[in-house]
Amino acid sequence: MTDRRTALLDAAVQQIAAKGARGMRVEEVARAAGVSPALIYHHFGDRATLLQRALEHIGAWANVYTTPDAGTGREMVVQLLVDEIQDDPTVRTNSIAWGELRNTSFFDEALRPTVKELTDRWIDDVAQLIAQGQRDGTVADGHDAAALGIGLTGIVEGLSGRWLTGQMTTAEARRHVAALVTAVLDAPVP
Amino acid sequence: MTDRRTALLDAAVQQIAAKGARGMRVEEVARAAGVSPALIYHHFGDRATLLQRALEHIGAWANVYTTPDAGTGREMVVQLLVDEIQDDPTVRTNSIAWGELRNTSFFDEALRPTVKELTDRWIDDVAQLIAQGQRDGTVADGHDAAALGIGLTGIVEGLSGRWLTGQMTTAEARRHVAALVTAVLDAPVP
DNA sequence: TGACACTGACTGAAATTTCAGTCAATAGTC
DNA sequence: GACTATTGACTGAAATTTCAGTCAGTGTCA
Repeated sequence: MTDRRTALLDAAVQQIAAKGARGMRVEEVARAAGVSPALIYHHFGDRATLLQRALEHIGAWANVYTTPDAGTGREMVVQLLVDEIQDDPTVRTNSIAWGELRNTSFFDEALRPTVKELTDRWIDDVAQLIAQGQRDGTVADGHDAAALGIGLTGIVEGLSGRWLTGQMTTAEARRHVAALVTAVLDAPVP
Repeated sequence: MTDRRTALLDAAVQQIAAKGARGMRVEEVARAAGVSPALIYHHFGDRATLLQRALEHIGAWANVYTTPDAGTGREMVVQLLVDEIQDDPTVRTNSIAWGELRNTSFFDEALRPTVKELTDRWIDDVAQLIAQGQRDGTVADGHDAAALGIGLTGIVEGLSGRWLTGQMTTAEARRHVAALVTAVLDAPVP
């Protein structure tokens, strides 16, 4: 991928985070990247493709906030999930853009496969760490790692929404996520 | 508020649920209400105001699916939360509209008070039921009812997003919510 | 010289917004 | 209890704005 294309995608993500996926204007993206609108058509063909690529571009960034590679499985799960919520502007921007794209896919079925793929990857990361926790004895064996992956990431998405709407501070949101994740992991196996 | 205005707002909410806030077209709203587009301008001045009023109007629809009034506190909490996810078209419509409202408030601060007020009401309903559960002995005393209200409703919002994007079926979503809520309620108190 | 990145000027369609004017109901006046 | 004045709901048609998308052409570099 050329520099230009990446710059355009960065600009698109910024616009999405600022105005929403539907609010993204190709002219605005072009202006933000300092190029002409026509260039976007040259590179991406149409607006829908730009949107799609921007979504995938978020995926390329997502979940790399932390590379937890030390500690028990449980510690890494908690850290990975809690770190989805941070004051860092990049994390915030991506989080908004991601929420927006997820939401837009309520109405635009074309986006769903990509949303699903990225979600599944995240769920899988979490499930892997849970399995690791089960191996190192920090997560109870009886738990269904896959189901927990779905549930715990869902929790983060829910709380993340509260955070982004200003209903809770970063610290509060992180605390709630940590508490809920811990509670679920510590709950008696079904 | 006159009948007409209410009818227009109802039509707008329906459109929002069907096409998203950005996808709401004043001509469509007018058509759905059986009036001319110009009437909308007569009543609301411009599209932005209509949108604003319609989003505020969503509150008039929300959270009236179930009035659990029988059973233990715990049973009622679980039922209230699980019933946010149902195949019933009204429930689905409301859920989408609510998601739109929340999401739109990422970008429009003016909506945040409305979002917060409605969320707080819901959280409070849940907290009340948890407190009741603590009185009737079905929820451990050590839990912080207010914090649990925030957490459990957050869980539902997160899973609800997965459901609305078609990432899981109604049955799966309900099962996940039930499992997570139960797990959190059954977890050892902090 | 050929392929590619890139631009400015433009188009067409869709959507919002304006506006002049109709109609029915209500209130005030003699 | 007819008569006008006033108001608010409402419409049809047209003006305006907003955008995605196109195209012919320029620069550049290998």
